[in-house]
Amino acid sequence: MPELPEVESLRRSLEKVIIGSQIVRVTVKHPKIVSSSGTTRVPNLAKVVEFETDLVGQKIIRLTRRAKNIIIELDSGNCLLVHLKMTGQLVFEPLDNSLQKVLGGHPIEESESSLPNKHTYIIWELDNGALFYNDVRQFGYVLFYSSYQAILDDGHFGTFGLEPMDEQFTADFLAQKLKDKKTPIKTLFLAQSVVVGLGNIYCDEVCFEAGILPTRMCNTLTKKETKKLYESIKKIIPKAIGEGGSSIANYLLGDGSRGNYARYHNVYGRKGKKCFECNSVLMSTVLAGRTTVYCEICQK
DNA sequence: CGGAGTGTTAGTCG
DNA sequence: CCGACTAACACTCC
Repeated sequence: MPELPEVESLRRSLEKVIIGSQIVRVTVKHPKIVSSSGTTRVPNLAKVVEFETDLVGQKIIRLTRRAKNIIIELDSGNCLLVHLKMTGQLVFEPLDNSLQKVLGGHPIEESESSLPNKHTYIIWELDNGALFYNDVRQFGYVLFYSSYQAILDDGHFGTFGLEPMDEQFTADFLAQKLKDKKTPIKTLFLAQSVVVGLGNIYCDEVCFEAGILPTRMCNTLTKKETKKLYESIKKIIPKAIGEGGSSIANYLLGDGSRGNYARYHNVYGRKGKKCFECNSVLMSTVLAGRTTVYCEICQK
């Protein structure tokens, strides 16, 4: 899935076109997408009915983000919680050309010309266009909640750490959280439990920027090293958002254009290639089940 | 054609 | 409670 910068980029693009839009009709083509967020999802038809009926007539008033989730807030207070996981995609197609088409998340070629298509699982017909939830691997979900508070009560954000741009996220906070953890630093970042938003790409990029091996055990990191990791997160995340998020060349920006951040990748996807800094061959290993690329010279 | 690999994370197991 | 592993699924690339 898109990581935090890609999700935030999509949120910003969608915000420009669907705030104030009224929902005219909703169609759920795959019950499990709206049934729950678990891995083993039992299609729940009651949820589908709720999803298709309760939304009609409501206006979208706000789009927010928490970690890699997008929350669509409606005028009744009801909320939709969208998680794109690995291959989810949101597309807004306007009724007329006074508005821009918005396409973000996983690239699905068919969605650029044909909507709905075989990967479309939810359609919201709006008074100014249509919004589509598409998902190739169907890991993602869109959940209906009666209120924002209901999302919190459900514990959905319960295990999340701080947003990287939250002012409470400080070098001291990070150091405090890491000092007793007996797990590789990348594994900890991927868990989202201390700071949210870093996925496989940005973990590797942050570690390279900081000069720290992703395999380093958290409890062996010095104060200075922790500070470097912190500064790398604070540098890379906003820069990636500024570049439209898009982490890999064919990730799509909110407006459907290709992202720019990939050009800044130092290690992700570069296993066996030469380090831009020292020219040595980049190594790779597996951490938390994920391919991990690093430079054994530049990172200690 | 077979097998490996893919941007996530919930659930399970030790 | 922690940490490690796997499953959910479709598709692409060797």
